[in-house]
Order: sequence, then structure tokens, then C-alpha cells
Amino acid sequence: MNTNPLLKGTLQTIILKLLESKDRMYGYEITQKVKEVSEGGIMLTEGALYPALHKLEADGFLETTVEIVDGRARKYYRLTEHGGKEVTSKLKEAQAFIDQLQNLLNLKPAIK
Amino acid sequence: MNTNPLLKGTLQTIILKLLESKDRMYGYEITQKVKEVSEGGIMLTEGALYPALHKLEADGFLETTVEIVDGRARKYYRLTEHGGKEVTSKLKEAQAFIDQLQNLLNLKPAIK
DNA sequence: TTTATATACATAATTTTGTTATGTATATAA
DNA sequence: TTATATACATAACAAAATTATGTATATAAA
Repeated sequence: MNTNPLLKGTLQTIILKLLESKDRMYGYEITQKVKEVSEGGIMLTEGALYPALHKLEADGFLETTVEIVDGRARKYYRLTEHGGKEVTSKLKEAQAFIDQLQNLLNLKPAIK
Repeated sequence: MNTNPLLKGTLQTIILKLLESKDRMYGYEITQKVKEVSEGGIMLTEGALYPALHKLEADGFLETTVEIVDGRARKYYRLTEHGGKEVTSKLKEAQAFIDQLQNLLNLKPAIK
């Protein structure tokens, strides 16, 4: 699993958004969903994903339940109420950033 | 000057793109242009900008000329030929990332 | 006139946030 | 029995920011 340096700063937002789009998800499922939606362009590394999930939980944005499925432990994450508000705010920030960055990248090249 | 954590990873691309949009620019001018185009949303810190410019120069993407204007030194940066190719490639990457991120952020919220 | 703000560059210390590597463990297909 | 997929986790390291600090000139405000 290798990632994109551009990912920096957006991982938490991606996680929160996915958990807004689906009631509950577990870590591995998140990596697969991101891979699917980005058509392979964004691959989350476990070294980034799990610490990020733990931090979001420690911050009170996510809560967890563990289940054994097919003999393997799965840790399901779900948004807390606090997390629900955070999604809204993070999405607004991320959307503004995307728009501003897009404006910069759309500047016309100098004629030379 | 305070920045956006989302900036991470995109600074080099922004600099290269600006220098594609205008023949030559100096550091301070870059901070002002980014501020203007992003309507204040993206504020480059000097601690990030100058090291990034130095790195791009060391990598052969930019070349510099110093001029004294109004009693103050200005260091003008310009794309090298190598830098011109790098812009194209970085822009492609950044655009792909923006599109993929946008897809993720557009996922429909779960009904609950 | 001295103070604050804007212009203009730079770097060091620190923090954040990734990558890479490694580890444990089960299920399944080759 | 070997490789791949599933599933979690953490430690060592690196990249890339932030924050703080420094130098210096020009200009407007108090």
C-alpha cells in the first residue's frame, strides 16, 4: 500500500465523511472503499489509517464496537453526535480548500 | 500568517503553477497572489514558502535573479525548462487527487 | 519622532502527519 | 505449504508543515 503525498491533512476528513455515508465501517473496509471510489488513486496505508482512527476516537468523534466475523476481529467505527458536527465543519473547510486550490490551478499560463 | 492544514503536499504544485502563469515572481509576491486568488483562504507562511522555493531551485525546477527594488532585495524565480515539464506532471497529479477527493466528499450521507 | 505596518528575505526548533517496516493472526485459493 | 486477502496494531523514520525568531528597508500614522 503506497499513498499520495497530497493526502496529508485530508485523511481525517475522508474518514469522517465515509462514516457519514455509512452507519458504521471498520478499518479495512475504509481502505477498500477509498480505493474503490478513487479508482485506485488513493490508497490508505495502515500506518496512517489506524493511528488516525484512534485519534478520532480519543477526540470523541468516533465510537467503536468489536465483533468477531469469520474468526477474525473487526473493530467497527461509528460517528458520535460530536463527530456528526465535526463532519459538517470539516467538509466545509475541505470544500473551500478544494475550490481555492482549483482556482489556483486554473490560472492561465503566461504566453511566451 | 496562518495556514490551512490541508495545504500539506500541494505547496510545490501551487508555486510551480504560479510560475507557469507568470514569467517570474518573487517570494512575497507569491504569498500575495495566493492570498488574492484564494480570497484569503490560503495564506502561505514564510517558514514553508522559502524552504520550498530553495528546494525547487536545488532540484533544478527554478532559477533565480536578484534585483534591488526600492532599496530592498527581491529574489525573482523563473521556471527552468525542466521545471516546465514538472508543472505539467504535478498539475496532472494534483487534478487527479482533487477529483478523487471530490468524489469521496460527494458520497451521499446515510439515511438514519 | 517613534511606532506600527508593509515589504522582503531567511533559518532554527518543533510539531504534525504521513511512509516504511514489522508484528500477530485467521481464512482461503493455488 | 505457500501466497494472497483479510484484519488489527505499533515503532522507527521522513517529509513538510507551523511557530518563533532574526535582519533590514520604506512608509504611514500617532
